[in-house]
Amino acid sequence: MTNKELADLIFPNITKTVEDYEKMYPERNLKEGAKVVRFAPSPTGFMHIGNMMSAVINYTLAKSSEGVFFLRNEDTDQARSVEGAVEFIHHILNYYHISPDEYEFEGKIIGNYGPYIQSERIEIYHAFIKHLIEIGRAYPCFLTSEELEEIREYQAKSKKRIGIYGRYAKYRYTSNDELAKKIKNGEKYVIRFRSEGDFNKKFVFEDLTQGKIEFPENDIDVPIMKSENLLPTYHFAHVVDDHLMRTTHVVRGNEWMSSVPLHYELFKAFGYKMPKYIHTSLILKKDEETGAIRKISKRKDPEALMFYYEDKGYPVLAVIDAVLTIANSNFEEWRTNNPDKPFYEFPFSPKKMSPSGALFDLDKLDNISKNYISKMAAKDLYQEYLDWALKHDEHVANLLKNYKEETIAFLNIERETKKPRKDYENYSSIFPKSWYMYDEEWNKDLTYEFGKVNNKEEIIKIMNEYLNNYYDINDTQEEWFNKIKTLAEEMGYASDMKAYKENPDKYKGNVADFTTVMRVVLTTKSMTPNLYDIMKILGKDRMLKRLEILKDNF
RNA sequence: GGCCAGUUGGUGAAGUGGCUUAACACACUGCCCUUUCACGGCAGCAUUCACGAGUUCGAAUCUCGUACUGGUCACCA
Repeated sequence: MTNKELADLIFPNITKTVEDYEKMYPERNLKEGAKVVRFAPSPTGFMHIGNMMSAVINYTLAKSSEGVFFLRNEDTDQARSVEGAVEFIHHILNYYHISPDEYEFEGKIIGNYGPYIQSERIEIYHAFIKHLIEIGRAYPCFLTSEELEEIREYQAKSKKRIGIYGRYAKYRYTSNDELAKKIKNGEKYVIRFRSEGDFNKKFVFEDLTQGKIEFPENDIDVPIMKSENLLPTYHFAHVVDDHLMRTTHVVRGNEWMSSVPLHYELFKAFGYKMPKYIHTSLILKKDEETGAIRKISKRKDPEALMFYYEDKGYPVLAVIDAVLTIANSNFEEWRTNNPDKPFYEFPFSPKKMSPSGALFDLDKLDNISKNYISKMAAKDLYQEYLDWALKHDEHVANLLKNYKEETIAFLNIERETKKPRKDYENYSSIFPKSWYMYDEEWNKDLTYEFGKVNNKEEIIKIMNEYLNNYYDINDTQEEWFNKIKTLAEEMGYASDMKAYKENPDKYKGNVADFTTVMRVVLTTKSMTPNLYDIMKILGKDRMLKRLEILKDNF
């Protein structure tokens, strides 16, 4: 029996050839240097920070070269597929405004190189496998999982290399007639690639991130089609899809590095040019309990999954900047020099990626985010904050709607200056630092953070005196502060810090202690933005009301 | 165990043979400014680049060895 006959026996209904597909998906007509990249997650889990990094890098590469960024759904492992994972990927890409140019979703195919879902490409893979069988580079293998296990055990025990190669690849030496007989008997099989590599020979491969690497050639007859669902394995799908979709640059995790010899041989078997590879390093994490450095874990580290950043309310662009900072450390410098440019204009350089894994640093994200939020106009911040609250905190959303102008005024305190305040790292951290601006929030158990002056009579006396005889909402900040100093002095507090420091025993306290009293009565907190502005937003009546609340709660 | 890679402060890192008594950013600490906080200013934070040997007038930078860390060795991607 010829190879051709064997191929027809296995794939009787496949009529299209490799050449047919070659014509259906011609070279893309793009300008010189344009990069065709893809984000190709498998929906076996929810999108995590590592995926995000890959997506952002891909997007940047495509945009900056006027290329194409497409999304491919690698769903060949249907047993492990997770409900909602695909939807979440689309959601995240939209949410972060890094949408692909070509994709397939909810029955719609956008782009000429689809289908973009691997399970829908099964006929294409079969045509390519059929071709390999015809030219003698693939064969059905009937090794059972027990036999496989036996081989592995034997190899491990006798310290041989593990895998199906050489004489362990039993069915590569079986005649086509016998193979055909087994197939007709209905025996289960996988299709294996017939490797021609020599483990003792080396080849040099250039990775754009890791540089030149020398590998032994692949000599393992790896499965390219699974027995159960007849779908290809990752390795085979990668070669077929990225060739047909005309991918120029493959961005993928470092865990694929050691498969390069295999992919190299697979591409060669078809006579195709290999795409360029950017193997990105893993995102690591220091385990808080053990102190050990390990791969970031979806289980232990909430920040591993992309839900986290949305729930916490980190600004979209802050997250992207943080991701790019990990990817390319010179991004930060570029960002300081180009504060207003879109992130994808950054000249991303695979070479500058660290070859070893980077620890994901939430402190750094917080810092980037604080800077970012501090530069937003108050009304824009209000809008983003509201949008976040609408989805994540109904109570806060209602307050924001009812106190729109006040909230904007509060958020604007010390904002429109050259060096604005950096209070908030995300939207969820605003409310715990601003709840006291909303009267409704004063109906709960209160903890007043009084400091040095914490005597009830004294506090009430200060407040009464100040609110009734001194406060005027129309005062400038300077007038406001002068009045406070006058009253402080009158009541036995030093208005001049130097005088106080020289002779502290002469006074009940200083003007800082004095304003702290007012601050705490009005906000319960000892640390707030500028008191003058807060008072102006509250107005005299509400301040008096808070004094009454204090009396009941002290 | 085989193969591949990595190892510069608490973190991300710059650095590709002399300009490095190791940049920058984050975090942290102290002081100053100051109505608190924040901002800002100043100062501190690796006498040294995992370790050992070698090449060299000279090494974080090149070579070799050792140790450690990570990846991979599935009909998972």
